[in-house]
Amino acid sequence: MKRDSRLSGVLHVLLHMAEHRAPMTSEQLAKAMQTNPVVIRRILGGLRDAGFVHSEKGHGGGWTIARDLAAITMRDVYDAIGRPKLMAMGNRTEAPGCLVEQAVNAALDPAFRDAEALLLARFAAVTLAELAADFQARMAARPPHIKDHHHG
Amino acid sequence: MKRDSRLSGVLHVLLHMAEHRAPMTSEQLAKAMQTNPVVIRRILGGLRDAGFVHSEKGHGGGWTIARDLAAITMRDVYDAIGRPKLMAMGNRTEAPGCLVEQAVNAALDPAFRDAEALLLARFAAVTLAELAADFQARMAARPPHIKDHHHG
DNA sequence: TTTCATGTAACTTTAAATAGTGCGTGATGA
DNA sequence: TCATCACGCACTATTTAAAGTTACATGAAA
Repeated sequence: MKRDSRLSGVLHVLLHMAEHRAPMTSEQLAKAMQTNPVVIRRILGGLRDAGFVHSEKGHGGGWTIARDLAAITMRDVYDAIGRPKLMAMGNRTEAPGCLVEQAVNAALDPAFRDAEALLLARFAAVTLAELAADFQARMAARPPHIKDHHHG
Repeated sequence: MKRDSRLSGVLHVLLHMAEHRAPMTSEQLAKAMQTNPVVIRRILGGLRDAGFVHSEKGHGGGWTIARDLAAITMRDVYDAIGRPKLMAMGNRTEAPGCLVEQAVNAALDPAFRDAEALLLARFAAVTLAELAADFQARMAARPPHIKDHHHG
């Protein structure tokens, strides 16, 4: 299994956009994330459709955040990127005819459902504004001669 | 990402063994699970090392359960198969230098940790004896003219 | 009208789980 | 003894989904 890092990735991108108070191009964001511009456009596509970010073509174009950061939760972002799977395990077969399988699924399913519900509730409890504030705090805690937060 | 179904699978196998009160060969179990005998041996290997099942070579050999079903929890089984990943998502990078990434990870990590803890607690609360009882209840609830629970 | 930037589709690459093959080892029993 | 059975293990192959890449169309700005 390759681990899905879209949620982590898009949150990262959004915070970078929030720092940079002007439109950022896919290329700039891709450089910061060490990935490909198309990956950025894909990942931000869902957020555009959901109205969280805005994109502009042509000169001076790029991506901007379309809402107050305090009005966007991690849950919103998760939903906007298409609610990817949260759990790494699943049932061997859905809708099994085998009664043994049914008994196993009946034991596992509610546990997974509750864990997912917990996770989503946690996501809903954190806004991007809080993430940005945490980032600012980390900046402030840094040795004073370091002036920026660029990547290697 | 391919979804891990080892836990579901091994629970299934164990219940089948519990039903059948004589050694079952990898081949028999593989037929019931519609998979390959080697897959069964692999999946049961960890449980043998943990002392939950016993394997015997040669004529009349095969797999047997080595403990009281009431003394084995789903958590024990999860541990015995090597504690596979529970969460389908991860951080883009561990140990990031980027402060933005650090802020994102700091928000996501505790949520994932808590969800995993919840899941493991749920696993620990269910014994194989309970699963077997649930299976028996399902058998009893079936139309009476159906005499076995074999697979297609 | 040239340049820049997104939008999107198609394709390739990569990582991880799962499946399968072949052969070695040990136990049974004729 | 020796043929057969069943597990043990190393190795390879397949499959699936994410991530990356290429190519080109569209539309905005200079």
